[in-house]
Amino acid sequence: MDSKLSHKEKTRIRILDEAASAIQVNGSERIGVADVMKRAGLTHGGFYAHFSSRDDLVAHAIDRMFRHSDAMIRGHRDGADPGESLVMLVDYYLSDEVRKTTDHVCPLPGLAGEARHMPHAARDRFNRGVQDFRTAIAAVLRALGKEEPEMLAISVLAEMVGAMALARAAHDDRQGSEILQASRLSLRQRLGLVGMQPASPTI
Amino acid sequence: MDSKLSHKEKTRIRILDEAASAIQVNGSERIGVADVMKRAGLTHGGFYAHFSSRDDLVAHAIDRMFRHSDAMIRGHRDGADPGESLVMLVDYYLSDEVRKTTDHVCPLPGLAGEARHMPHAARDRFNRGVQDFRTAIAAVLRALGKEEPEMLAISVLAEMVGAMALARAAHDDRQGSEILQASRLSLRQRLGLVGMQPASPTI
DNA sequence: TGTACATCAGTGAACGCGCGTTCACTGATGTAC
DNA sequence: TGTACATCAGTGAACGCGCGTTCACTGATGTAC
Repeated sequence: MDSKLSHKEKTRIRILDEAASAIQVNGSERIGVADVMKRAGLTHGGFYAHFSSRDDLVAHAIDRMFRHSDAMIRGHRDGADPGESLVMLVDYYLSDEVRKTTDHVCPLPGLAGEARHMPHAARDRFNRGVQDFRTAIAAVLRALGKEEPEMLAISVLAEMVGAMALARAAHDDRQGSEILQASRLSLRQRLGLVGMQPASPTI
Repeated sequence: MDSKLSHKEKTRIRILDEAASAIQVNGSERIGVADVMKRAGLTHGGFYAHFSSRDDLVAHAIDRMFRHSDAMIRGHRDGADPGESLVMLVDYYLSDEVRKTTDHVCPLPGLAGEARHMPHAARDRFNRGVQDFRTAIAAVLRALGKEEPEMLAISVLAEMVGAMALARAAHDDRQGSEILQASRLSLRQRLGLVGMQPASPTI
């Protein structure tokens, strides 16, 4: 981490990270101030020195989730050519590993349904995350020479978000895995990337 | 309604319908016993004569949402041939009308993200809803002569669920509408149904 | 047909718990002289 | 270099509100004789 940060700034980031992982596990509506502070090794009384309210925390935590997931996604998209990049992105985003982890995960699948009920700031941040991701996918599709890349990007993003949400909803581990695999293959077929091998094969 | 139902049974159904629409609007975690009873024209004290707990209500309300949406979807799938049926289904499921309404709506887009946090019975019902819908789509795809209809059905379902979730999350009405339109067109293209007109055109 | 009693859906007050928020206080670190 | 004071992150008790749940009671409808 950046050692130029003050003690208080580091504490704030620790709280945000704990909040982000709690949201990933429990949803943005089920996290509690006292619980998050306890996870960060603090007592709840000090919370309001860092955030103005619980809603404020949620908005900033969602921002942090997007930043982390952007970094992760960017790291898995650096293929030699656009096709390889896209395969890597899809295979990473829809991997069993991501399905099960709670750290640095894209908030779209877990929170799309409850975005409507979020406090205003959090919802705004959420929608910016959707637009950014969509734009990034469209850029790769354009580089691939696809027609109407903006429109196709929406379709691809929707399938990835829906597939991960349904896979996580499944109580059966095998079912969840099957949903992801089916979606990965379908995306590859419809994007004309069937022969491509991902750089880091998933099992 | 069925007039053979007793007074108490009718009351129970009224409570369930109010709970279902409240869940559609606010999510399954934000509905309250007193509020639902009030909407049904009752006081909260009588609640436990109908349901054993709040969790019990949520599970039954989600069941009811699936039943209603199944009926709606079935009603919009009766095309002359499989291709027409599929176009009708997609165009209805991803219509602006459905995006905005709260009545008799498929619970998948709104609740997929929070299924993991649901009480056990509700989550079970949710997953059964996913399987049923998937099977229904696969049947139409098989009738269309598609290869691997079960796998493709997952992909189609994931895109529909994701597109509607993202469209509802958008704060901007135009954006929400654009997401749905892009997904409808993409689905038609990739399923080879481009020329088809829906029987009940949207707008 | 009328009276007495049982059944039962629904009422509304009350309880208890969790949780967001406030606030007086503590203890450590930094600054002035 | 040492002492006095200021700053500030964090503590923990307390408050108030919302909400799920309980329960004694009411009033209407149905049944027995």
